[in-house]
Amino acid sequence: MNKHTGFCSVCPMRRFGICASLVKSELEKSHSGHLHHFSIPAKHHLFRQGESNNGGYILRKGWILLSRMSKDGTRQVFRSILPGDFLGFQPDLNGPHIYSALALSDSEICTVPDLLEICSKHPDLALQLAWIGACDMTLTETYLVNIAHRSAREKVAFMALELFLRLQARDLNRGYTIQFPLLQEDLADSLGITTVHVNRTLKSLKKDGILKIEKQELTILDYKALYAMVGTQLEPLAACGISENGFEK
Amino acid sequence: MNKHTGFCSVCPMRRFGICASLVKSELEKSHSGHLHHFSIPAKHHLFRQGESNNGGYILRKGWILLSRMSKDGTRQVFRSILPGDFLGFQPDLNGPHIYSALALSDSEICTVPDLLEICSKHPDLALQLAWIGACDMTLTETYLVNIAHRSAREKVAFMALELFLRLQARDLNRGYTIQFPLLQEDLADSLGITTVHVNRTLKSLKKDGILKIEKQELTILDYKALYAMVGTQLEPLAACGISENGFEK
DNA sequence: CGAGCATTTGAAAGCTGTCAATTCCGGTGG
DNA sequence: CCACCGGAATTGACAGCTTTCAAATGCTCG
Repeated sequence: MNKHTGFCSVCPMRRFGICASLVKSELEKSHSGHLHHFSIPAKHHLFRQGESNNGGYILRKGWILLSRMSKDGTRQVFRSILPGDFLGFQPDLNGPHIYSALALSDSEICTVPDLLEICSKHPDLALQLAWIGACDMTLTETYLVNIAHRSAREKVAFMALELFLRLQARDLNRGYTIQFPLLQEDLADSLGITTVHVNRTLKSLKKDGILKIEKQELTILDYKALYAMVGTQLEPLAACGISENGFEK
Repeated sequence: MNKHTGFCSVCPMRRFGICASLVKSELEKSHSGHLHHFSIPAKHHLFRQGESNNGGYILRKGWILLSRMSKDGTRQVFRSILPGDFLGFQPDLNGPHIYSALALSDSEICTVPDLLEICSKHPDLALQLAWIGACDMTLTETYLVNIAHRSAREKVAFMALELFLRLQARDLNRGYTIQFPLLQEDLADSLGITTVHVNRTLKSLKKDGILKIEKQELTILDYKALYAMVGTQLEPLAACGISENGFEK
């Protein structure tokens, strides 16, 4: 890990997520004007399931996958961490991590030390933490709903739209295209289908002109059709800042 | 809804979950010594998706299912609320409910008014709220992991063990038996499989002497075998007070 | 006893997984 | 610049789990 320092004031993510609250609070002043941050290269773990917990993190740049390993060696991805997202809060703050965090692309990460101490000094942050938790919860519930009872085609479509909208909310899209560092295997482990079937499904969605994934980029070819397929599932996330804006349905 | 009042001091759930914190705080005194509570009969909704939010609730007695409706009419259950559990916190506290809460059996519910106001007066509660959220999150993630990539047999086994352990942690079991008001249809909508297949799976699990569901009761016939099948998946929940205690593996 | 809901059962179709083998592609070394 | 290499993406054939569609049976309550 390459440690260095920088200032929140120039962070492109300062307007989003918990950063906005942190910056507004006294935290900056009490911590020399910025959070410490460091970077990790693609394919490296921020932490692994079982390692001791070191407090909270904010992703400044990059893409991180949260996953658990099953006893049988199966990996289950349950959330993507995108720039501006917070991670690291769990029931037992002093216990080991209950999941792994893997960087898919070169990432920059800010550290939020002493979560409990900060919350006691800044009560607003505890509520902010609860709010972030509620948003993450809503997202995870939405995944549950869409993975439990839908076809492979709908699962893939859902995940594509969800990630697109989350990135769009942070101005990290380029029209209908987003950077997409996930392998087909990552999609498979996220959606609970096999790599082979992900491949077939993507081929079908591309043939039908819905979306395509090429060279680490995902492009939505027919937003209207995609939204018609899985869009309403994402409406509960509107309160979390995830919703379409500026694009016709 | 049959409104009446009662005292937290005699509530069987006062030792569990958020109640413990509420009771410890000044809340009781500032609200005439108790939370208001009321009861709703089985098969009635505490609230429905879309209705306006009225703050938080604690289930004192009964069983509540949280679910969302898909556009195509499919119901997706994503969590069971058991006695002592808190519900009602969501990203947009003033917006409409983003899911429905249905009582499966006659239930008693305590109201927690003015969530934000209470948190501002009792900062500990905000953190408690965040902690509860983290526990619910871990549970939902565990569901995601177990529903995405496992066979119907494992899904049913997982849900049975999860509910058993949660009830056991509250002393609501009778040996290896728990009250179980879920219909096979509720199991189906929770696990993302069809009612027909739930039925076949239950038949198989009973034939193999693992577990059985009869007359609104679930009995674990071979705890060791059940735990071997899905037990390790539940380990992350230990920090939330959900783990085996007093039973041999 | 009848009605309505819930559970059970059977047969056939369909989606998804499994197992291999092949092709594609980016990075490396000669 | 080209051959080589290893990871990732594709493709095919077939088995298997789960769904679908009906129909029958069981159960509870008025």
